[in-house]
Amino acid sequence: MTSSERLRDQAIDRFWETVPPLWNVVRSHIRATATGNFDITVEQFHVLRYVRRGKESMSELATAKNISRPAISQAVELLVKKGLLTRVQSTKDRRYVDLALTDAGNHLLDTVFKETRAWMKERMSKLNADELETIANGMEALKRMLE
Amino acid sequence: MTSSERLRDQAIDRFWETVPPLWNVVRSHIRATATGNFDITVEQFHVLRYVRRGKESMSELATAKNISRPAISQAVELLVKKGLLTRVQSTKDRRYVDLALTDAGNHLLDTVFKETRAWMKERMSKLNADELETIANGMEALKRMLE
DNA sequence: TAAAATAGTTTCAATACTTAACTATTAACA
DNA sequence: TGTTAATAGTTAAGTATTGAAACTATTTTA
Repeated sequence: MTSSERLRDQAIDRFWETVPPLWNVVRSHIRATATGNFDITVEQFHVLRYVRRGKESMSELATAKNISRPAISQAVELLVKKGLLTRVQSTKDRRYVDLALTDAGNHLLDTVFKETRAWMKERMSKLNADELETIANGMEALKRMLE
Repeated sequence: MTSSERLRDQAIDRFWETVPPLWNVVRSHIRATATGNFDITVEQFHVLRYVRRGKESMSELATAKNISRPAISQAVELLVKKGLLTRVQSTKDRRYVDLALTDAGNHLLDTVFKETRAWMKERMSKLNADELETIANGMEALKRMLE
């Protein structure tokens, strides 16, 4: 086994020790915030999040979230009913649907983000500057895996 | 805003840019592997994974996964029916249930892990040694957030 | 020993997700 | 240009996920 292979194995091990439990904790925090203050689930929160980040058609959303188009279609349906998203046929290509956040949707995202950010900050308060930089750099490198 | 606060904000931003999309990709890979080769969902895979890592009672599992006990109870029920887990009343304290992987369960996990590891390795092949170390260190630091 | 706490299950209702089959619209091409 | 193929999205049907509330069984506590 080469040194590079060993490093790769190590990175993968650390990934599996860290990301799933961390993601579970984040999910559960968002669940508490989003279902407590608003009538919305974690998955619905993520859909709104992607729309704000510029994923404006159903297929784009489905690809970004790595789930099927029917799944997105149904999630969006619920969010439209809740008054958090608008869904209008595109004028350029009428096969497409343009998604946009309503004021209520924007406000919800603002609130949940603010809350979640405060919570993460509090959790990160025990880390020093070096560790914070290490995290940011690690995330940068990990992101390159996705390209 | 202090320098430390800026670093914290940066770490949080990178986290949100990286982890959710990455986790979506991993989920979708596991979905393909686990539902393709075996009749099992992503969540069920994670339950098996936690049992192998030593979470042997229902409550431990629920806490580790940050979901409710009924949710775990039902997930385990399905896995027992599929012959991947055994569930026996503990002799020490009969309120508890001891969970264990069956041979089939172990084999399934081995296969899915092997496959997923190979897939991650392939994805990481574009990264150099420095980047791999950066990832491992970043994960270590992130993990300290959870303590 | 009675009351409280703990571990787990059942039931119910709402979501989340997939595959298959469908409609509507646009692109390709002979 | 008219037919076919491709693309975007929806609907339908079935299984899985999840939490709250109410329940049983067991152990601890006072």
